[in-house]
Amino acid sequence: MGSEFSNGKKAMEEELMRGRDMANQLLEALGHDKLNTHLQHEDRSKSVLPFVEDLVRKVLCSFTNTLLLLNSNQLTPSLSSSTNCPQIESLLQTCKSRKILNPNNRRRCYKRKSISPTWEKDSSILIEDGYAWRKYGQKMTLHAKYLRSYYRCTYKNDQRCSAMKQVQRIQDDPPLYRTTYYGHHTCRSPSNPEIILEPLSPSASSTLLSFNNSLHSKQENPFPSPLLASIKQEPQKVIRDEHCAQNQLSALENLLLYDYDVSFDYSRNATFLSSGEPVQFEDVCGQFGF
DNA sequence: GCGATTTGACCCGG
DNA sequence: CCGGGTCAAATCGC
Repeated sequence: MGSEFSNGKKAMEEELMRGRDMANQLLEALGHDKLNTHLQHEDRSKSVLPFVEDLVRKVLCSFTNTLLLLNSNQLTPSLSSSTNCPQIESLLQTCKSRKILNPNNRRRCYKRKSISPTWEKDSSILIEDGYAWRKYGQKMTLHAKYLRSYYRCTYKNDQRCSAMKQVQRIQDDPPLYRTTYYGHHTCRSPSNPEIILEPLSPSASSTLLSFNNSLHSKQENPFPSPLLASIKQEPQKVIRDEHCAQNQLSALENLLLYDYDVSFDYSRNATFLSSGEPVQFEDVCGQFGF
């Protein structure tokens, strides 16, 4: 559990570091380019370079702010005790009050999914779909007689697979289960490497569902799986996708969605929208030696 | 011991 | 404010 989180955090951190390094390289390249442009064109007022340079600095700042938040558990002691930056302290305080930073607090903020169901299926039999699911909760809903179970892909953290499903028993006799899928598998199971979802060509999609935002209800399972993997409990179905990457978020996007939105103005202030506290670019970047 | 499940608490969108 | 969705400590089972 904890290691899953730290694995995911590590991956996000690496992704952010990579992005930051690339932004740094871009900034450096811009520096050379600016010099050349300055020598070649006297009229710099028409140049877009200042704007681009500013943009790159903002991208850098965004990466830095996010890294700062990501690493706040380690940074908190030193920052809170010795930082000269009231904005950072305020930011960290906001994080603490929202139970984001303190590892002793039980809760972290999370982004609630807002995507539409990918598809839905009613079934009275147990069908394996070959994917590994991890149950992460169950709930009694208001107008249902039975529990609703919540599953996510076992490889959610390892491979950033965003597939999820809900299974709701809707009838007792004969037993009937409704399975609703959200998102799409991008994982490659170690035991079943062949079942990775491939984007399908239009010609191959005649028997497939079209995955737009509309709900496809009560579809017969068009993809009987050759695999009967060791998946427990609820009935399983198979999904395929014409737009596998459609609902996937990069690590950075996931991170940005996670809790903080960052906006900038042209006076090089970064504002964490959820806290409303302005943060000076230099103050934050200074923490990372920029 | 480790991974999966259970379960009550917490969070957030409507 | 309510109810559905998610988290994470406790527990289970191999």
